[in-house]
Amino acid sequence: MENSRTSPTAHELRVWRDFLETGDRLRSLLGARLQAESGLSTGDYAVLLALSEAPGRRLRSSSLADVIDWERSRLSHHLGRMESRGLVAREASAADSRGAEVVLTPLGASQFRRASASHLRAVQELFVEAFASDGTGGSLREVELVTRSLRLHLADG
Amino acid sequence: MENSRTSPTAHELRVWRDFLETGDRLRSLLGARLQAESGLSTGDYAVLLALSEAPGRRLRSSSLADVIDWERSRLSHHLGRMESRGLVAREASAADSRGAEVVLTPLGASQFRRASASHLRAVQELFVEAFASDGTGGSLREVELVTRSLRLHLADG
DNA sequence: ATCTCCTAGTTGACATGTCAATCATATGAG
DNA sequence: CTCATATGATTGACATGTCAACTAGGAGAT
Repeated sequence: MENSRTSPTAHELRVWRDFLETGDRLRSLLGARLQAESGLSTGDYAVLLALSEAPGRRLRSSSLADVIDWERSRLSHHLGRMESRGLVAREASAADSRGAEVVLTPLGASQFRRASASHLRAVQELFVEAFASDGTGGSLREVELVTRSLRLHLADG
Repeated sequence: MENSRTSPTAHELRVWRDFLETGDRLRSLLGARLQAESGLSTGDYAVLLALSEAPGRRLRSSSLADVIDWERSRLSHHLGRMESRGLVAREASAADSRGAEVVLTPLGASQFRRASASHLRAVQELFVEAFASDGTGGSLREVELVTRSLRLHLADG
């Protein structure tokens, strides 16, 4: 079998563009709903989610950056904005006086809880239910397979 | 069958998060490559692609916005930046003097051709080849099914 | 201690995205 | 024709993201 072409075929390219556009559309719908129903951006949500799952609802700034896979400067800017809205607070680290600990404030926690309920509903409606129908389209199992192939492929290359 | 839950199960949520993260990762890798190999952002690429596929390599500004699904103000800002780099030009429309036509410049066309070759290679390597392997993971056919389910689901809801 | 190098985090400049307001030009009702 | 309104596009203010430079504090060698 001679394969390993250097460019996609027209069909592969169409699949790619559809995949890309559909993903964009899904993100944008979910983001808009989140914003409308809770006043939080998807960035805010990612930060609050990571903090709310962390022991003590606090994380070192760089661990937080690792967890949500953001550049540190991006996180720093974003935390500044969130801090000014009272969603998180920054405290000096006891262990390493260079470090900062990011703490979820009560306000942040309560906003996150409200947002979370509505966001999970939206994920259910817009994502999960897309695969719940009859047998004509893809199933959640197929989403898993596709995602896994991609994830593994990107891990090394 | 009682279904129609209001929130995803833990498993569905994991599938969703993986799907989201993997998509982000793929976009970010492709974008970084494009930038490194051609000096164009993915936004630049979308604009140049739409123009290069248009008859006469020109489009009314609002048609262009429709084609690439951008807000008009976003497009306007972006065209300003691209114009100052000499990639596109804006001309008054003959038919409607409110309108502007966006034209691909020779420089824009040549940059796009160079970028396109390398970008297609990247799509092949990072996306298509993820599904070319043995039978353990997802195939391109499954990507199509999954995408189609999502696209149809998002179209009405 | 002091030197060098490493790590944590912030900052500033600038690119990009969104939203609401604006401007100029159509377009249709009278 | 003239007015009210709709449309095409730009603008300005501001949120967000990236990159490179910077500050400050550890950690190891001598």
